[in-house]
Amino acid sequence: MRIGELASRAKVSTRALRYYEEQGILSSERTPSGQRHYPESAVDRVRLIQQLYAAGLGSRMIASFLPCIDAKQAGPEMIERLRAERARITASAAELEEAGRKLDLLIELAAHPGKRHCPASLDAQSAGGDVAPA
Amino acid sequence: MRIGELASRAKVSTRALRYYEEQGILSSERTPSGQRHYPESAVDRVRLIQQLYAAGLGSRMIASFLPCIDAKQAGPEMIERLRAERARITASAAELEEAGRKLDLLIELAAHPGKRHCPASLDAQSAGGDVAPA
DNA sequence: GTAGAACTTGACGTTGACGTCAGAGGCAAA
DNA sequence: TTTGCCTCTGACGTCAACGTCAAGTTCTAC
Repeated sequence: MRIGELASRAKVSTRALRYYEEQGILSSERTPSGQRHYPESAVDRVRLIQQLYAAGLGSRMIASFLPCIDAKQAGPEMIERLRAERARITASAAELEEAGRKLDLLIELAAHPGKRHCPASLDAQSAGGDVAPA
Repeated sequence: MRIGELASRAKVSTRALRYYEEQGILSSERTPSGQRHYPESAVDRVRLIQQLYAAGLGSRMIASFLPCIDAKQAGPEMIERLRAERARITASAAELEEAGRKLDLLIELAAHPGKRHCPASLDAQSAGGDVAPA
């Protein structure tokens, strides 16, 4: 398929697809006239790329990971980087969860004013064990 | 406390603190000579701000939410925006989880080559119900 | 064969959360 | 009073993932 179809099927802009190619994370065949052609699998590939971006990975990191993903193998140094990113994602997910809980609490408080059944605070720490209010 | 102490205690740069003030999400008292002074509570406030940033909220959004957080109340329109952000965070967390699982799978495959006990694929969709390989 | 949609490369613009540098002033200790 | 660190206000720099023109080429449908 050509770039326009891939863009609409993967729900990204054509600009993004060309950018991915620039960054070396998406390849394409070229017709004699220079137009890009993609196989069906490119749709999933683009979605994977989008997901990695959403997980906070940058183009360089993605570019270094994709070959391993395709080959399903990686050297020990690469594995360490994978583990590091995985840890970052885990931490990031925990932060998201907590921010989400705080918003939930606020929504609860704001949507049902007067009902004081939630004694938790909205601010304060997240990993603080220091409890000494007096 | 002055800006330097707050910065080190909240683990952000002084530049960030001044930026927060510019954006109207962190206030300070001023000494006659113009230096900023913060109460103890500013540390938690800054951490809350950091957490909201980490959750993908921008300065404007945070600026609009903080008064509600302080007052523990919000109008119906604001509650809608809170719910919307909460939904965004939930979706974002799900994406993170899935990206994390994919990395886990790759790490597993790469760290223990030859052991083919995980038949799942690394690419492919996340919410696709279309199953028609023929 | 021709209009018009889709494609090409190239290059500058955008946005957000700061980093960084410059020049000037403030403050506590010696 | 001088030393040295802290703070102040601008103001420009940065980086990433694209957006957005511009000007030209190619494909498709009639």
